[in-house]
Amino acid sequence: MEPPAQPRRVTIVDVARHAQVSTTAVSKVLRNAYGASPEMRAKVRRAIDELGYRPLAAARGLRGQTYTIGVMLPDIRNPFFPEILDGITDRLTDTDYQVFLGPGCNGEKEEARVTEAMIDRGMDGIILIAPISPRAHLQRIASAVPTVVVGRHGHSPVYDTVTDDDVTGASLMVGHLADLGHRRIAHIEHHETDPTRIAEMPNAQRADGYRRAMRSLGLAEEIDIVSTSYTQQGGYEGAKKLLARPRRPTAVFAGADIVAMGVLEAFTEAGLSVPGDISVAGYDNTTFASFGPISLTSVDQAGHEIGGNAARLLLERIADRKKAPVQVKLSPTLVPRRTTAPPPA
Amino acid sequence: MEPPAQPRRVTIVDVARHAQVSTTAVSKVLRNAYGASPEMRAKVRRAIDELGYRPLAAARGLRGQTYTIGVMLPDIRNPFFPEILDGITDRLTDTDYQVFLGPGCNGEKEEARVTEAMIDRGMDGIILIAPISPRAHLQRIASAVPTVVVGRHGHSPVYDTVTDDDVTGASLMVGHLADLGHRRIAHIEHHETDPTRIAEMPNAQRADGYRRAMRSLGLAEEIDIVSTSYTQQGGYEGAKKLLARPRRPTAVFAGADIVAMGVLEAFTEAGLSVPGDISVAGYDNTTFASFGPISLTSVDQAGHEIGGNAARLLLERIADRKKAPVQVKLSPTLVPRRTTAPPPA
DNA sequence: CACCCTTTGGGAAACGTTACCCACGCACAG
DNA sequence: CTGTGCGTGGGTAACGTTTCCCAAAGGGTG
Repeated sequence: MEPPAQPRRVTIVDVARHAQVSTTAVSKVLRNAYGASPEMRAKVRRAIDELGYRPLAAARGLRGQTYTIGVMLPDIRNPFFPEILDGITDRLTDTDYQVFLGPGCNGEKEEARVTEAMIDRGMDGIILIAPISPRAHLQRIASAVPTVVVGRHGHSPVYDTVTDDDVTGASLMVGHLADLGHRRIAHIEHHETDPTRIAEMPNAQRADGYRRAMRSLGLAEEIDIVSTSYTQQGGYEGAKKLLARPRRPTAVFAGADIVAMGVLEAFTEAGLSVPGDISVAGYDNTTFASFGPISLTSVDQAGHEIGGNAARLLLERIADRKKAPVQVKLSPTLVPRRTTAPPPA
Repeated sequence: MEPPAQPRRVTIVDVARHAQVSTTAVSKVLRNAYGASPEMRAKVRRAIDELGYRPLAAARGLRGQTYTIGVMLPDIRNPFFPEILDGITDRLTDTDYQVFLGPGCNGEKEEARVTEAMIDRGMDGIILIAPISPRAHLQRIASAVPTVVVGRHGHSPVYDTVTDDDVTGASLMVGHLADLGHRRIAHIEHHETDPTRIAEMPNAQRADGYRRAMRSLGLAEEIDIVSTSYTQQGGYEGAKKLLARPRRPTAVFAGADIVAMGVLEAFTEAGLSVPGDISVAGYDNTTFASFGPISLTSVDQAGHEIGGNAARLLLERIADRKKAPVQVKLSPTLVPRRTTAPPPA
């Protein structure tokens, strides 16, 4: 009766014994901490390699750090988020940190569950992407662990933020459509009632940018907003409503690419040709938008840069939790494609 | 000088003191372990609620479990994977387990990094989705931690697998096209050289299913496979090659929806109408496929069920690491849409 | 030569939780 | 009345790592 037995994991003690030093010494080498001579470092590193030792993050977490960063994504299906994620992982690739994603957060309860789970696992920092939780909850999270909030305007003394200038983005698009000769430019927004969110969420900022741009172009009379939701279904319904208008708009600026997809579907169904009969534009420059046969005019948010900045700020905050919070605001760019053209004569 | 100080986290000791019991008792209640009377449970639970106590997963991991499950996704952009993920999280939603995703694994090195990170964090089990690592590496992972491999054929004594029957799926599609009257049905596959992968990866199985179905329909002469990659670019290039054939196929069966996207793009560019001039079909039934204006005929893999089964098997294996490995094979269904029609007369 | 500082190394106590085992009290059978 | 067994509860030693502190050795300064 001699089972091969679970080969016990090699620990810091094994390394110390093998290198003939103390565990303290090994720990110092692992963390590049002060108090280890070059010879000792070499000796320990050799032992680590020979034994194939890897520190157990869970145990490290009990005293120090877990070298783990959590990222919360509201919707994994939204093709814009992978861009941000790439920016984050690229920035972190040469550090000791490892990123994990908390999935499926499409409501306040789920967000709370995921963020709590991250805190309970001793993660060293977390990045929240477009969270919908109330501000107070975000502050509570941030006071427990270094936090960066992405894609939500309005700042706080306890967390850093990275946003894209949605007002400018919306202006770019309205300007583009106006340049093409459109006057009746409609907008489909995500319906929002909560006052904080109206001030902080990107969707509200886009609608606001649309309004401002229309006014500054002297098109205040033509402002026409439909409130649905940032989903394909929302776009479909919004388009239906716009089609029912006595004076149909000549261009529809959807607040997100996914919404524009629904709009395109409704227009296809109605037998309208895009952009011949009506122009359509989105926001986010997702894979959908760049896909040839669709070729949707959109606004690019530089997701990669957003993610990179978020990761950088988080590392800085982990290094110094007391540092003054920073707000990074990036500028979007217009990506004209084939769904926008001058209005029909 | 009296800073508000980081309010120290509530620990099991605090709960024990507040409820006037031992920490052992609290631990038993937390884990629903044997040896606690109903009164004691009630008392402890009340204390937990009053103090807002949440156990620290990192500390639990040192002795017992971390209640954490890791999921490795090869490509977060592939719209098929969220389906699987939903299946997993739905199955786990009422348990104490929390899922975290390891992002960005598009190579063997990255896969190794992510799986090691999961093991080092003491995760209780991991689900690998369509991993490309060599079989030996998968076995090493599985011997360190309960593992379920999804979307990879061929089984092992140390891990469970969940797959979809890709051979059947390909047959369904070929049958559908043949029923419409097509004979020159081409296939675009993901190029593969590694012999193990040829046997185990879904792409190879699909190509194999295509060949078999063609033969059994008496179309052996018409077998025509282009080897590129499962990307949009791969589909684009594959389509170009097929267009250059002396006798052009009347239908193209792409091994994945994303490939079919590239095919559609190439055909649009070439001025061909789909399905008037040529039929196109994909595989995976992604959001792309179901999107109205595209409406791609595809094969549905029941991603939700795949994920649910994977989670179930993992829980079973966590409960009993010695149990015999299980292979679950699910059946795909055909989803005919508007990109397939009878060949031109 | 005495003193102090710096460098190098290690011993031991945490960190928060669970697993193992033992003690107590009670009911029940012999 | 004495075991025996079960239901209940707790004491304590892990788990693997880091942090705090102290000791010894070496080198410079007065």
